[in-house]
Amino acid sequence: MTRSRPQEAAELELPGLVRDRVKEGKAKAAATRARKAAEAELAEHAPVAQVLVDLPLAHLDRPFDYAVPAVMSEDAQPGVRVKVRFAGKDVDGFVVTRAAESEHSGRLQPLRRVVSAEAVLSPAIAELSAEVANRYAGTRADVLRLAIPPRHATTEKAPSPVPAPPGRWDPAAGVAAWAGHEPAAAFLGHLARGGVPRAVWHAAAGTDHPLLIAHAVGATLESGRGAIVVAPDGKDVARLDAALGEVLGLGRHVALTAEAGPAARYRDFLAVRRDLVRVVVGTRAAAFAPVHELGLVVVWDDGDDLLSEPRAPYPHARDVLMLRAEREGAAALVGGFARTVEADQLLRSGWAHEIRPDRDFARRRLTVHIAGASDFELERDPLTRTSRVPREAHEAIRDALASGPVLLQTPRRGYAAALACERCRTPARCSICQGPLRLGGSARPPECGWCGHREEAWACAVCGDRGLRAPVVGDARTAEEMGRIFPGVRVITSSGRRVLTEIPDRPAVVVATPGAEPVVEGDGYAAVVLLDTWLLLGRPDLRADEEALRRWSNALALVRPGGRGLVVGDPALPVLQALLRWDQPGFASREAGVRQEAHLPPAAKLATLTGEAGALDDALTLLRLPEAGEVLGPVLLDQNGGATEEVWRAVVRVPTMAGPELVAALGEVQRLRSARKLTPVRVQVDPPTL
DNA sequence: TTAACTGGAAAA
DNA sequence: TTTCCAGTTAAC
Repeated sequence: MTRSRPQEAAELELPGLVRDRVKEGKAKAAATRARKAAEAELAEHAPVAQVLVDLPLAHLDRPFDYAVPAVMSEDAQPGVRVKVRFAGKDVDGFVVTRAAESEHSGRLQPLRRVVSAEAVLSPAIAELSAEVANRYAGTRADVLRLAIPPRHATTEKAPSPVPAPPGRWDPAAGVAAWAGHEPAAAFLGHLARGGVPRAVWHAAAGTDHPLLIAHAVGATLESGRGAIVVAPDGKDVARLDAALGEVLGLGRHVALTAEAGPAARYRDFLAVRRDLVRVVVGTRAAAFAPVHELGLVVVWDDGDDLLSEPRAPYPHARDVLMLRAEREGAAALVGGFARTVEADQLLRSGWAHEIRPDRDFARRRLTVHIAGASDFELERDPLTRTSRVPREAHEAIRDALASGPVLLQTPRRGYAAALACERCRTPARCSICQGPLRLGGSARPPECGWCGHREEAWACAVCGDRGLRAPVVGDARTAEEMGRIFPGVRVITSSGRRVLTEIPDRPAVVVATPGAEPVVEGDGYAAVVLLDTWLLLGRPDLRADEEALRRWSNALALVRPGGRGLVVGDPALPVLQALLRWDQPGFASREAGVRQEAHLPPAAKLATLTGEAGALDDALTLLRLPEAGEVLGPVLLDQNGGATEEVWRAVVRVPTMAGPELVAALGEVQRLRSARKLTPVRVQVDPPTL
């Protein structure tokens, strides 16, 4: 865009306001003319840009050709953000390729503007976006929105930091950190030599996993390649961040989290894209980081549902990383104290090898006892009448307090107690509206939490018993109880909004809800106690047991080497047995068998379709379901506060072999519906829960 | 937003 | 059969 100098000089001679007005008008006209002229003259080389346009329409999910004006030719390189005219509107897009000619028969619109010459979309991520979109029956535009953070112009213009000089990684320290886990030394060696090993890793309790992961990354850097580490939440990422700083030296990695804010997020993204750093640690979005020379992908605690993206097309970070490992020829490490059936599947199929602690090592790290809280003992132990902590647990806590902090994990927080039948533990429901019953004030009958009805003569609908119990006591009550029982001992709570990350290594009782357990500075807890284990079980969820085991394992893993674990629950339960033997892999493999019989993932491919009744029905009619496929439902979803339209959900299921076929058919439905402008239906492939 | 396309009605 | 028009559709 150029304006001639003599013209400007002439305008300067006109008086004040008038001059400005005239200048403005003339400038506008001149600008338009200049733009037209500039657009008319096309780039000499490759005058066609293929652009991925950011549209919400599934049937337009492909590159469109635009003419490249000569003045933009230099900047309009593959990967840059552009503005283009599409159906009369200015929309954003990314240039994916430049070409000499177009397949399109009509006249090409010119690019409106190159937003910035920064090639934010790397070729690898451009290809990945197509694969992820395919796998989840979604669109590339949606995937790119997850993969590329919004632009922050000031950050982009700021000078780049100077890259850190290459450090050296100490293989001996790496092997020492991984001691007890086999065959970790071979895995590290393979990484350092540029190999692409793939492993599913079960960590021993008390393992400082951030340190071990940092060493795996160190080994990868040693081979000249980069790495991505993804963990469920900011707390995990902070620990990994610190460990990476220690092992790799400063300035060799970045931490990508949503908490950091848009400027920091874009700055770190650019540092990665510009190849100033090759190591990224972060939450689920980091799985898309455009790391150059990707050599290793790591996902920690892949059973945490935070790793599955809540925005379309709902990809799971583990799956994105495994796809990348395959596409980009990188090594992979799927680690945790627990194990998912998906990780088990990676082993079963031979895609990955196993790394696990040897038996003696695991046993020396942690001894678990199950405190008999069978119904019989609960009744006999007088302490349990007023508390849920059996005598055996009190003794264990007292002993452990002599040498360090003790962690009590208790499900859910607060006082608010829904009631259940004392005998069979069926939740107590209001006889009028089926709402949950709560304790009314002192000496009053229980009340309904929804309609307030006072239940004068409640009797259990299942067993007829008239006794009520408060199953959810919560952390506040537990903390209070601990204060009473152990006077003079510091009681710390961590839950809900007040989550502690770290506590000092001094005797204290720490009461925390699952996922909110603070880490101990130094070695770990002297003992970890899991209360009310039965509360996490028996939920009507597909993954209830798996999820409970994961949460317990993560808490028990915080013991110091040689520490004690105490589990209050029914010792006959297989989940608790798995904890006792620290055999989460065995549990996952058994669970996989159960899933196989029940035709559930990973033995089957599942997808859900959600939407209003009519649209959902219509979508199911359009769906060309593969042979042997079935539709379950649709069922009405409960709507909390539902002023809006009813929402229904159907589940479609096919044998795993027909998975790709199903996903293709779902994609087809989405394209068809978008082309016909029908009400959208949400499609979720491999939903994390049902 | 808008050019191109569709199909149906009127004119011949 | 041709022409005209209005509503629809695709979209570079």
